[in-house]
Amino acid sequence: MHIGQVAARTGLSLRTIRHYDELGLVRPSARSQGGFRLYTEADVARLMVIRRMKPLGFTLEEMGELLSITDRLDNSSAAALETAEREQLLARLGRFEQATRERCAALRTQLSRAEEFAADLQRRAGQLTAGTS
Amino acid sequence: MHIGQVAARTGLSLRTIRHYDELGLVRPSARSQGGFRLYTEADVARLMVIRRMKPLGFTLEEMGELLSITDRLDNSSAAALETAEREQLLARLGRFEQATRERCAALRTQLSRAEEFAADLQRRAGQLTAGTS
DNA sequence: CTCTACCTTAACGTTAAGGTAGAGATTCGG
DNA sequence: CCGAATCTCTACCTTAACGTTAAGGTAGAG
Repeated sequence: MHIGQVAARTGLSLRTIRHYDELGLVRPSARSQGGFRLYTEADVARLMVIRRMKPLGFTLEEMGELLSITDRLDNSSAAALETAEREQLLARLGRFEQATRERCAALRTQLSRAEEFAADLQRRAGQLTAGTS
Repeated sequence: MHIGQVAARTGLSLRTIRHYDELGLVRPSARSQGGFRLYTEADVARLMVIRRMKPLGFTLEEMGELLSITDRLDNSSAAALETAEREQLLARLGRFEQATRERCAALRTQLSRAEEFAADLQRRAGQLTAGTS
């Protein structure tokens, strides 16, 4: 799949997708002979992970780290992974999980503050408009 | 009030507060003879407005615009404000109100996506840990 | 005084992304 | 098979909103 269609499906801009490639965050699985980026469904799935994580305020570097952790846990056959490394990966995954929960909570407070602000604004606008009569 | 206390009360960094001063977004009401920024309660209130708006993704410029609109609507005596200008200000305020509602909605979808992501992560971590036994 | 905590400006760095230009690749109608 | 219309490429420039570091000035307690 070409980059344009990936952009349409993920809601990310072409520029952003190229940026993620440059950083090594989500590399296209292949290139056409002419040099066009070619993405697979799995690549799109990785982009969607990023899209969902982003509101939580993780840096691109952190998201790349998480992707590489899950890649290694999923794609290595269980036997091929030394116990020590597996433990370490699971520990890091756990820290991500905790951070995610914390940031979700932070996002909820932000949202409620924002809604409070929206309500204030609406009330004030209403008052001022009413005063016009 | 000095900048440090303002930072403590608003939860903004010193750098951020100075940045807002540099941009003319929230100017300290005075300076000490030695040059320290001196903030009033009203200044802090302005900073809190920004703090609440920020999660909605408004630019600092837009927030400055909103602050100046409400300032003019509040601080000018009703008579001193020409009807035409007042109309214009109210119209702009209305656009802000609409944008705020839209962005609140967007924030809610982002939050739900993030929570979905958090749930996924938790489920996957649980599975992997269980496999360890 | 002098010490300490707090404050100042100035300048450069960072992160994440958008803009632009000019060249090359693909594709589609004829 | 060919030319036009799209699409994509790389490379570089720009922006927003701060963070960081350096080098120092200030307020007030002792």
